[in-house]
Amino acid sequence: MQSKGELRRTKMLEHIKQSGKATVSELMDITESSIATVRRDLEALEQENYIIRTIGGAVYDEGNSGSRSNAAELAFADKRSVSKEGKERIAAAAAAMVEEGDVICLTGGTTTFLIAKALKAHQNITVVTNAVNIAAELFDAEGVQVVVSGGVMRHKSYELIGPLAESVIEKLNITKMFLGVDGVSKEHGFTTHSELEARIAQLFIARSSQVYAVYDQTKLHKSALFTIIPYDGVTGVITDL
Amino acid sequence: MQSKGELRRTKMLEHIKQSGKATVSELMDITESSIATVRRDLEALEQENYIIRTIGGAVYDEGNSGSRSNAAELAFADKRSVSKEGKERIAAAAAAMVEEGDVICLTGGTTTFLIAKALKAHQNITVVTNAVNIAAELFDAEGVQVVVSGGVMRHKSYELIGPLAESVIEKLNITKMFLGVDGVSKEHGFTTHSELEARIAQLFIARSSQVYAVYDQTKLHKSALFTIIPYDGVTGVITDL
DNA sequence: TCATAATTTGATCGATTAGATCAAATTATG
DNA sequence: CATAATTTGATCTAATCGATCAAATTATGA
Repeated sequence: MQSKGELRRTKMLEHIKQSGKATVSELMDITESSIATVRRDLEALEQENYIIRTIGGAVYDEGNSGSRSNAAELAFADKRSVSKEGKERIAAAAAAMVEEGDVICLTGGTTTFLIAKALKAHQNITVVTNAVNIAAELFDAEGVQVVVSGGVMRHKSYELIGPLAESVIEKLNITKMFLGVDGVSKEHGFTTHSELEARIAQLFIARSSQVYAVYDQTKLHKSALFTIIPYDGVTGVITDL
Repeated sequence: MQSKGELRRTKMLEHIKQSGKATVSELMDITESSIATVRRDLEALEQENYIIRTIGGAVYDEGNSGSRSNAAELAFADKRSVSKEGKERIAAAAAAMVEEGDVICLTGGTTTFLIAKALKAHQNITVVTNAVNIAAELFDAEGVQVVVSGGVMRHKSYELIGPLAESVIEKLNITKMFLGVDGVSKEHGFTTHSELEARIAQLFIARSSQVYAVYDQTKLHKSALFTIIPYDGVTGVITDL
């Protein structure tokens, strides 16, 4: 069944879709609710990529129905209503562990991408990554030196792999690594679907003083094909509840 | 001729179009102007239906490519589409030169970015680049293998530079290179503002069988500080008019 | 070339909007 | 029906926006 809140958000979305846009006060009238509720609903709808919030309201986001031109977001466009809040809390927690002078390593993935966003305001740190979308996201972060491993890009994952990447990684010294994974289990440890990505991750791990696995609850008690590192091989984990 | 303000707005629009969105502070950095000017420019661009202003910035408005309304807008729209058409014609011409099996090199820049877009439909080619935005753009081009030089990213230009990049480039063999430049003159050859980018470009050139300089007319008869290669050092040039 | 007018820019102000917090109200659950 | 969890709305603070005006820049014509 559809809850009261969902009903209200559906109503809002219908209106925004029909008119192309809507103001906050319009939506307050239509739904007969307070400004705070409308704002919360708009925030939720924006999170799920249905709308784009504007200054006094919102517009309908057409780009998301078919193909989106913005490459950086395309990978995540389909993941509507995936538990983003959890991931953002994880990202915030990871970012809070980063200190001035740190050399951070971020492998590819949605969670690590959010960590990168959370690190944009940091000063005097270095971020090493093999994911081009993470690098692109940090292009205007003045306080963050961005180092990219070279390599061949895996289609639709943004991750650089192969011997070129490996030869670069060997030269780096990393203080803290945040490892994104596809599966977590006591038995198989931290796992991923791609053998080549597993290999790159292992090389990064070998160059890192501390390694923290980051994952949300949807990954727990699952195993992907390739083990990156055993369960007790990491310095710690960062996850939600 | 294009006024200073128009130039700035074009620059903003290109950035917003490439990234899909932009924050006000990002645009302040890029254009090196005050928050008031950025807001005025965004207001103008929104009036002309190029963008939609959001809370701290703007997103590109895809919906409106077709119809525009009043005459004042048309003047600006025409200018833009002319200069842009020029770059797109250059990009199309470059893409037409690419054959199956080629290993293409693209340095950073707006024109080379457009070449990358034009290459997305190609089959069985390799694109080597030191620009992370070009790599990100090709993330879903199935027929294109993407190789990224590693290195340290220059803020606000997406280009990877430094010893790491150099050590990777040394290992590559490129059939055709498309060289984006900041200035072209008989006397100083092909030039760029950044010494480090010039150096990277020279290394790519050393590994390329053919080198084509790509530039639009705004670059002609100008010289930037650092010469990449003399005027007669390239295989050919691709330009408009 | 120079003086003047027109335009553009950037700083500062108040106004508006957004975000965070918390108690009250509502809804779900056993 | 009692309790816990969630949602809602009010209040406050912070961020962003829009308007104004003086300074700087650019265009214009003698």
